[in-house]
Amino acid sequence: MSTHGPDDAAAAPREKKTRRGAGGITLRDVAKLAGVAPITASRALNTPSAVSPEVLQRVREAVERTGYVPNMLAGGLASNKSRLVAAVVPTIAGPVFLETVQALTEALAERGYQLMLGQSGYRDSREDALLETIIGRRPDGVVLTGIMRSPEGRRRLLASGIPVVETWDLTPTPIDMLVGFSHEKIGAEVAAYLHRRGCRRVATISGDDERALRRHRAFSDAAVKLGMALRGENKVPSVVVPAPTTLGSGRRGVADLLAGHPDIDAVFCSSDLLALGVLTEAQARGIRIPEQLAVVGLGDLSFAADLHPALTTVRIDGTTIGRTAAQFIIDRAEGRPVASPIHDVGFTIVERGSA
Amino acid sequence: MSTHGPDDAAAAPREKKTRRGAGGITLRDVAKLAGVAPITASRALNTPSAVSPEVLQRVREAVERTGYVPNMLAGGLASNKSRLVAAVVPTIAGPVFLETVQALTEALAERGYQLMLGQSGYRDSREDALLETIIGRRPDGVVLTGIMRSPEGRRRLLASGIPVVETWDLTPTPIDMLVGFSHEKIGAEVAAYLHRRGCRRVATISGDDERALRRHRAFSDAAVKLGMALRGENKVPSVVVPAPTTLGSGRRGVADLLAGHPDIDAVFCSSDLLALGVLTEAQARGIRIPEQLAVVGLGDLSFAADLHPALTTVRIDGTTIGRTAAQFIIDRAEGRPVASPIHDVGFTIVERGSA
DNA sequence: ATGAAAGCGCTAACAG
DNA sequence: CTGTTAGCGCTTTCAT
Repeated sequence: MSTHGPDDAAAAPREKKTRRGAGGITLRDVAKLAGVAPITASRALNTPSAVSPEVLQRVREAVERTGYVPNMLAGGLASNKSRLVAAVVPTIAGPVFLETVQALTEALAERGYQLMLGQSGYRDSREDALLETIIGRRPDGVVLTGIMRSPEGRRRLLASGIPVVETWDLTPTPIDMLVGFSHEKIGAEVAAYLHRRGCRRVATISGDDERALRRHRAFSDAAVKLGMALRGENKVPSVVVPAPTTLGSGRRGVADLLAGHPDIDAVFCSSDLLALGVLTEAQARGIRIPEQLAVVGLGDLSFAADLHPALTTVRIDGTTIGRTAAQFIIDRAEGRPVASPIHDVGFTIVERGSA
Repeated sequence: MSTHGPDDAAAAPREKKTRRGAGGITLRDVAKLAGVAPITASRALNTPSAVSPEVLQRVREAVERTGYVPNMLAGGLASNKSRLVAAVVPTIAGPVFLETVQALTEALAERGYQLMLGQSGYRDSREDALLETIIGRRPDGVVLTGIMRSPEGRRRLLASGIPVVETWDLTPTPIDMLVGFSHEKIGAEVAAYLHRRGCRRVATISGDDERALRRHRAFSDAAVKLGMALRGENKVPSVVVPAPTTLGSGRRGVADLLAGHPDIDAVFCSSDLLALGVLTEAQARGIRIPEQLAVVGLGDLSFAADLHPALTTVRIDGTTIGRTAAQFIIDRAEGRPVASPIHDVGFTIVERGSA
């Protein structure tokens, strides 16, 4: 406004340029109603102990009367804390990560944090795009299922400064924090377990995701060392099926296995669903479990214990993973240092009827 | 600043009070680097067609060089569009809603929206608290699995003005939009189906959630009308198990049922997992399916078709529900009217070996 | 096609 | 314990 127009010198100061005014109740309205400054109303809601009981009372009444709901977008922008945590899973369709996601959601909700869910697919391509939209929300933390392999992704995440928890795997060089277990150790221990149970011709059915393949490899190597492979072979028979794994691929997998190697006496499946498929196919063919064929699954899903025969499987404590990840993120978000940011939750071989 | 201090009249204007400065790259930095005003950089990113190709180029380079990631909290606050959609499920642990959540996540991601996940539990109590935190995020839409029963919840949602899609159910009076199917119709049609197959002594195993119980009731009523209940009885035998349902509760459920009513010839289960439990128990007891006992599940989960015998079940197209809900929300968010905001996706009885 | 100003709703910083 | 002021980083409005 470089020149004054001809209008009266005492003209009312040009009225406030009001914008889209979402129309909603704001903290200002509440404060006005309670007869205090907005910041005081803010304190009454966020740090009740910092205001007088009388003011607290008045503000609460005003909130009640107006039905005010704080705008956390605005709050997050101002305070640089979004109270949002992003989780990235390959797919939510496979039941494997559910327990982790559920525990994560609950543990976060208890502390006033919300979960944003992203699916990366089992191929890496979408992960980078997903990362961009996640970082754009300025979450207080990111939980990854599996470790981030793409160097580009690691860089972005690191650069963003957002606390990151990688899960469901172990690496000496996590981006930031880690809650997981060793897939290699699982493979080796299952092989040893089957060996102790007297199995000598073992095989695997494995999803084609990277972690399952690593379990398979470790299993195969250990089995060879224990003399459970065909003489002269340096690996055990195996079928790879596309992730996410299903009962159907388990049935077909064991059928393929049996066609090529009728003499196998044990199968290590990369998921309980696959194992259920093996049990199903065995039942259909009249193969006795575990006498003719021992079966080991992975996941200890809710149905494993109640199957007939009950499924021997590798239990991963997804709940602990989820809760620990939540704790790590919240500690960081609230400025508490995380003592030991690498946590191995281990695993358990749950011995049941099928092996 | 009511009085001027004694400082020099020509004093430098007291330097900007810099705040927590998250330190990140902002649109300003990008704009400066590109030699344009922030708003121009904003336009280059959001409406590329509104700036000259030359400017577009320079801005893109600046983004590239700086690794700038837009702050969507700030954008959302300014534009009143968060590009966030909230989904509320009873629990993510039951595999029933997974397909819907997955489709929803994907359909939203394709259009640049993110999903926030909330678990309400099967009891209503947590739903209200959840609603508050959801509304606080000012999402562009809310997807509810099941219809909102609490009047308080309906009021809040309505008052918030946020587009709402209720799913997995049908009601003539939705809060806003609806994508679902009739649980009553399912109950009635399954009863008719079993009657056609010659069953005359039917029973149910049902989760204790509200929708499952409605299916049970409709099934029972229809069965009575068709003469499939004991003479003089106005309902069919039934066992209610806690939600979420499991294979184990299916096994125990059918055991209970058989103990009280050894003559039943068909069981309608409120989930495929329950049905799998019935199949398992039957196998353990040597009961022939479907000759001695017909079994019908619900959900058509991935394993249903590959079971032995294959499971006859009610298929709900969760993917269509999810995609349609996403479409509804996005249409609303982008100002397009939703032609018919109530969509019945129906269901299919998938006839397989178990009934 | 580009820019200046204003402000979305909230909270950090600094007084009183 | 309460208030004033100045932004958080972006986009709308209005002008050019």
